[in-house]
Amino acid sequence: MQTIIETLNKIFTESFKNAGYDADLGRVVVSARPDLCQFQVNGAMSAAKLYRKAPLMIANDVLADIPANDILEEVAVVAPGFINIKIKDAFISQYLSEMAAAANCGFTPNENPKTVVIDYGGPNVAKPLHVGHLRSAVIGEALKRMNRFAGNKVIADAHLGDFGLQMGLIIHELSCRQPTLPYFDETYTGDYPAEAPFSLKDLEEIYPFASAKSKEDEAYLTAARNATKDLQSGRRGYRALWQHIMNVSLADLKRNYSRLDVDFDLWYGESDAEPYIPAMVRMMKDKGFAYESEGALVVDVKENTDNAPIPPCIILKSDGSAIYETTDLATLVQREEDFHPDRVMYVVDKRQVLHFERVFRCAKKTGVTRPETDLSFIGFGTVNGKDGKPFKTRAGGTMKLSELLDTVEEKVSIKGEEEIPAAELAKLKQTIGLAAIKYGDLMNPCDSNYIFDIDKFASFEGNTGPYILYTMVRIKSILTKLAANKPELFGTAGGKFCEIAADVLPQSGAYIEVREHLGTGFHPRASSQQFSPAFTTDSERDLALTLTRFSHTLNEAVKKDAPSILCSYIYEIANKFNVFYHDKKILAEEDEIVLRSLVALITLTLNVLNININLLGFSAPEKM
RNA sequence: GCGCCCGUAGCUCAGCAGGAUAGAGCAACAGCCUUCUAAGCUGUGGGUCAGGCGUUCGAAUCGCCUCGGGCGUACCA
Repeated sequence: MQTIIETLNKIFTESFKNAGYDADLGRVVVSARPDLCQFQVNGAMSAAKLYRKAPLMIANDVLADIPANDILEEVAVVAPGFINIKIKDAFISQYLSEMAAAANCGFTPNENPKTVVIDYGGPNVAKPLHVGHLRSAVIGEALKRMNRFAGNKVIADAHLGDFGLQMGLIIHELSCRQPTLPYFDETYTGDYPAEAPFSLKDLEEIYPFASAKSKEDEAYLTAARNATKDLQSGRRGYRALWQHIMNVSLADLKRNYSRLDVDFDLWYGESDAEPYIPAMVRMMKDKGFAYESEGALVVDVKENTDNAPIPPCIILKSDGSAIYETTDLATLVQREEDFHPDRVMYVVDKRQVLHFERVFRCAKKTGVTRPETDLSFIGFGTVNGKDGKPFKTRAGGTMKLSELLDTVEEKVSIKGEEEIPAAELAKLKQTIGLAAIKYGDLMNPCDSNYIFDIDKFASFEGNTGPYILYTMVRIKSILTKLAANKPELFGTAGGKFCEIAADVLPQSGAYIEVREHLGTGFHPRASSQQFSPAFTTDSERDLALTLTRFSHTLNEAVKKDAPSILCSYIYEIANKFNVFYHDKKILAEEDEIVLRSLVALITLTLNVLNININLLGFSAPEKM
């Protein structure tokens, strides 16, 4: 379905062109002054400069060239050169009817689907997920769903950190604690035990310990580096130990991600890129890109336009082992081979920008990645505590993601909690808590830092995930009551409106009926007919108009990789619905035709909200 | 040192391919529940958009400078 903005754009760019001005100047935007108009065009003022003509004259020229249509209610030229647009209620309601009848509320998927790999999550094996992993998971998941909805072929890859120094640290620390284990005996040739010599709890304690120790004990660090190298070069006992670490850790990671309703198509890690490293390194050497510098094998990635020195990309460390540049590059080799992607998106902490800049340049320069492949760095900001510093527990440690989820769920209180069965209540709290966390994260533009304030999340007032859910529950509640009292309103679907299938919307034509009912034989296609009111209140029109922006807004959000755009949008919808809700008692409506139109409107509202929260990665309960 | 980012209401943040009266939420104050869930709605107060200079008919938005804060800067990820 063509969006209203697209329709208006067509009209105004044509008019600008016909009046002798650049068509682009006719671009229509949503009004910044809803008190004056619904849409506006600002191009006449920019045109003034280009054509050395008064903006008002230009605007009037354009107006004269607008063909007759049944869309525009009022077009006004206002000083210094704004073109203010109001569209006909009939057009809005016609559009809503089509939206309701169409699949996906009228959103048209990409005609030329792209293959997109999204690299997000990035958990390190053997380290519990903490708040820092929250953003990558939550943002990446939303981008995955948005891209998929937009019609792209999306491959989500967790890209586990499973092959770097952290593994060497753990292995070395284990060798200090339990030196007699067969894994450390190089002469051992038998089978290794099937049971891991440690528990998840042990692992979670070992890594921070080893990491801290390596920072003050140089010999220890060297030993860990050697262990990393030995692991990478395939030392048998280390590989066996590594496999244990993976098994124990991965199960826990999967549990955590599933709790966040985040899932990946691939659970690949750095280690999966390992087979691609030797050939890649050879290629880089053969083509003359890689050379030795300070003992390491590097590729220069400087460019003339750089206004700061940029260090070379390290392909192999001086001890010959792989570093994260190596595995990221080799992973690109792998992805090219497996998927031939049009785009690879990295949802990573923005502090890693330089690393990825080097990797991207190196990949392009050496031909690991095709020139036309879009390598995107989607850097996100830090999650800070109330003090503005990176989020910590009260004790000063990092807070585990699972603890954080527990805390938020605990703080959710539900009305009439006592009456709800325990299992149901737990699920409800999980649903609401997850919405609070995800919305609280996604409402911020990805690249900005934000303050994670648990108390604020607990209050659930104002612009929050629970507010959106609450609005949806309100709608469901009205529909439930109507379904019980007046099942005939729901046609063949009976009371099952919540299933949100296209055939559940028999009201798609309801607005037209309303106009015919209230007006004087108005026909939506006949521009000559007198305008008649289709909306019972201004707040209803306002809500309706906001709903028509769905496709346009979603396109923007996908184009800009910005889930926050969807958050602002659904907040606006929810807010406008709530205003309307207070304005108009829907259940009290006696005129059945008007009632049908209201049912159509709120059902559409619910559907649009539902699609959006699903894209954002959370869901709404039936009651709360 | 060099580079990148940030500085907007008491607090947390939007807005930044220049556009009309700079918006939300929280906090404060005043209202709205015998009627669809008050996790809601309405209203009030609160701002030299860090400061300066410049470009422009028009600057929170673009450029330059100053101040203040954060981050990054070859063998961690």
